[in-house]
Parts: sequence; C-alpha cells; structure tokens
Amino acid sequence: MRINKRKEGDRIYKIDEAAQLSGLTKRTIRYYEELGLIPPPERSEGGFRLYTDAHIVRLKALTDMRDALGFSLGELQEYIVLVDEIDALRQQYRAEPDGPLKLDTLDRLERKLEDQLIVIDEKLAKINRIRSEVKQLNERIKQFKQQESQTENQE
Amino acid sequence: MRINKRKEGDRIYKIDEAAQLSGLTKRTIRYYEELGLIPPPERSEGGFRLYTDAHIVRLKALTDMRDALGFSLGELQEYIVLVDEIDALRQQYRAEPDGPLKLDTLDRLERKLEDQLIVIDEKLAKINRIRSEVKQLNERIKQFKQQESQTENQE
DNA sequence: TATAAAATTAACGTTTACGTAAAGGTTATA
DNA sequence: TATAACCTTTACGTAAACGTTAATTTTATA
Repeated sequence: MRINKRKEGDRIYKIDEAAQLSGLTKRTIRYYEELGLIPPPERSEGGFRLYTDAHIVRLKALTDMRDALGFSLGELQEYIVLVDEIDALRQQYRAEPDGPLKLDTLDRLERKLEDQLIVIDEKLAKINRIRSEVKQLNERIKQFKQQESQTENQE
Repeated sequence: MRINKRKEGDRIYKIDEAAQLSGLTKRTIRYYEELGLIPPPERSEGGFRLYTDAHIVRLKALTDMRDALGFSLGELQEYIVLVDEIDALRQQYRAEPDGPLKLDTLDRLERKLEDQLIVIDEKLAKINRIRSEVKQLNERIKQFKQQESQTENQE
C-alpha cells in the first residue's frame, strides 16, 4: 500500500493512461489528489503528473470502497489516514524493532479498525437480507414460468 | 410489499410519526413521493397525508437499499417498478389462476432479477475483499500490541 | 522545427438529494 | 373559540462530486 519514491525501471504513467488503468476520469484523479486521497505524484520537467503502479493500486482500492461500501470521499480520507498511520507504525517497527510503540496509539488504531469491521458487517447483513428477498422473487417467477409451460402442454 | 386501500382499523400515521418510524425526515418522505418511490398516501379532509404500515415498510426497504447497496434514487425507481410489476402479476394470477401469463414478460422479469443478483453478488465480493484486508490490518495491530506488552514484561 | 496531441491551472456549470424558510391552512385542546 | 402545534405547497439554498470550457504549456513526432 505504501507509495515509495520512484525507482529506476518502475513503470510510470501520464494521467491519461492512469485514467485508463484505474477506470476513473482525469478530472476525478486530479480531484482526489486535491483532496489528499492520493499523494501528489512526481512531475516531469514541464509539470506533467507521473503516476506509478502504487498510485493505480490505491485509486482502485479507493473506488472499491466508494462503490462497494458507499463511502463518501470524506470517509475515504479518514480511512486513508488510518492506513497511512499503520504504515508509519510498521516503518517505525522495521527501523527499530525494540523501540517503544505507544500502547494508546495501538489501542486507538485497533478500536478504529474494529469500528470499520462493525460497519462492514452491518452492511453485509443488510445486503444479504436484500439478496434473499430478490432471490425469493426470482423463485416465484420461475414457479410461474413452470406453471405456464404446464398449462400450455395441457392444451 | 403491496400497498392496499386502507381498511377500517388499520393504523395510520401523519407525516411526523411516519418520519419517526421510518427514520427519514419529513422532507425526504415528501420527496420520495414526488419521485414515485412511494404511492401517494390518502389524505385527510384538510389535505394531511395519512400513511399506513405498508408505507413505513416500503420506506425502510428503500433506505436499506440506498444505504447498503448505494443505489441512487433513480436506481431505486427501477427496482420499485420491477417489484410492482411482479406484484401485479401475482394479483393477476390470484384473480384467474388459469389465465395466460405472458411468457416473454416472465422472461424479462427473470432476467432483470438475475441482473440484480449479479450486481448484489459483485458488491458482496468486493465488500468481503475489503473486509479481509481490514481484518488483516487488525491482526497486525494485535501482534504489535502483544510484542509491546512482552518487551514491557522483560524489563 | 513545426505542429498535432496531450497536459496544466482556473473557474464556472451541473446533478443529486435533500435542507430551509415563508406564507398560509388544519387540527387538537384548553 | 382561540391558540398552539402541526400540516401544506412553493421556492430558493446547499454540499458533494465531479463535468466542461478556456487559455496556455509541454511533449511527441512527421
């Protein structure tokens, strides 16, 4: 999930290609940058945005959460902050594994993640309810169809 | 799901109570009526809207689909049309069980319902992916916490 | 090196889904 | 019957999430 400094050999994309790959429009990508949903990409000499694969991955993750969970861009921001915070923690841990990781920070992050899980599970429950209703309607239709073909055969 | 003519003895609600029961605002309820998402309720002598339990049920179903599936009001309209069409079919069937139910209509409805199921299943898959990612992050945090409490004990 | 294709910023426009306020009518209750 | 509490329609307001256009630069390519 982290977005590193670009290394030699990494693929880079101008905004048009980034749009193709992510399925978003160019306007939307710039807008998301403006909101801080993606880190500002490096620029060419002349100022063109140069995206990496990590950007593409993040854009896809964002649209997944937007589409599937119906998160607003504001809620996505909160989630991004959360993920970045955890990444930072991981970095810190790699740097000095014996250093102190503040327990209250860990507690706070854990609570937030568990809140997210609750929201997600509630949404799953609702969708499953809806799914079974739709399924039932579908079964009814199938019954009707069978009845109909039987009466036809009876003629 | 059907909304019948009101019978004597059925409970009725003025808009304020309907709002309480459904969890929507009065404005939103009127707006949904304007869009055809709920049938226009009967009115009192003086023109007050009089809602039935069936209205409340439908309002809740609508908000569930809006919240859980992220459907726009336009998409909800399509769904409502679909459900109403099926109800009409059922009515027709009850009225004359041996009458002809047009097969192409049945096919069309079945296709629509199956499309809905596909959309729902895709959404479920995405949410499940997201869920497992969040779960993983949560596990990592728990690991960190354990490590941290161990180092504390070692002192 | 000229020129077409693609990028940039800035700013105004648009749609959805309501919120809010005004002006006035209805209903329950003291 | 008066008055507070609630309802009605009409209409303008608003936040979010982009779309679109314009004026200007950069970059790829013939």
